[in-house]
Amino acid sequence: MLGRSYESQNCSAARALEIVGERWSLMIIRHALFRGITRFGDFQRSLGVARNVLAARLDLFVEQGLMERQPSSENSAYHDYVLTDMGRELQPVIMALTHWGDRWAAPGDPPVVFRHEHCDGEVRQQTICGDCGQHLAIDEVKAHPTASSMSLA
Amino acid sequence: MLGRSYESQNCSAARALEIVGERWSLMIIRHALFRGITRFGDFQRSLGVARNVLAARLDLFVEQGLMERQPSSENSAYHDYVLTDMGRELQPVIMALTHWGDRWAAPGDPPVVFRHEHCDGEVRQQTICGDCGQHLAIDEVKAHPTASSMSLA
DNA sequence: TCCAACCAGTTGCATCAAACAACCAGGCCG
DNA sequence: CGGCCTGGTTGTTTGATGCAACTGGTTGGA
Repeated sequence: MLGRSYESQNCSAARALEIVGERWSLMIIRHALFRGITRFGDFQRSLGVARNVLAARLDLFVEQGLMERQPSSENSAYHDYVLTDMGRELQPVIMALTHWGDRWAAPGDPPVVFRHEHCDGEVRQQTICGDCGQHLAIDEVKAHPTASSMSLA
Repeated sequence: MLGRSYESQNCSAARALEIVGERWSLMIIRHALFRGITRFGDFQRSLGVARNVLAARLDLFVEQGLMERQPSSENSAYHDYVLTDMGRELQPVIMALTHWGDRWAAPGDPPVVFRHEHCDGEVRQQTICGDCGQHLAIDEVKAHPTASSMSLA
């Protein structure tokens, strides 16, 4: 029996990847978040994703609570796939991935820049200590297992 | 001919996913970053990943510059897979994924908490406007295509 | 020096995921 | 009412993943 989850891993990143780690998942969320796409056909056209895969992903997103299926308008037979809070809160993940990609995977002018809606300033993500407020470099961050992670090997 | 990249997508998230989007990739990086694992066998045991997949991922990471293969010690035939800056800078992606997972995919006590090494404060990620310095909510961030994204459909 | 245990892969096969093209049923609008 | 649209589904092919066994080399102790 093939494993398709990360069930031996006791970390929330593994749990997250079980939901959004499959091919096209984050791209679909990205298009919903930043291009406002909600319709099946629009996702299909703008992403070039296979219809059976798109249908399966959207089903999973609805089932897991990242999206809701809503009628496109009153009495419409068609529906929109609308992000919930759970889905919208993937924004920092997509932004982090995009910033990394800007620097390392697609250097040169970035195709897309994230901006503050009201003043057009460029958006930054910062890693901060919650106690002393200091900006943290990569080497200053450590992962501490908590009590709840000790119950597994 | 089947497509296996996101080549129709002109965004850096797609480029990034072409490197780190395959199964186990981010988990391997996570173990390298936060558990300090460098040896093939240690990755294999702690992740439970298939050896052929692990070998393929590590090869790709070295080839793409995320890791370097270095002798484990002087005159050793074995080697360490050591993260480069390119690999280390995936930390914000993994932290964002883990924070999302803490809240939405594995609620309850998080198995791992990220802390500031020196003062043990909990690490936070913030989305800030580079101009006015304001903390930004999800709806205040917009993705703006740049000139370089207009050259494609 | 030899041998057991270790290391880092590789191989062949089975299973599953993704992609494709064709198709289907229902909705919509002129 | 018919043509075009929507949102899928289906069967097939191709590629990815996982498994167990295997290979060749390394290491260290007897």
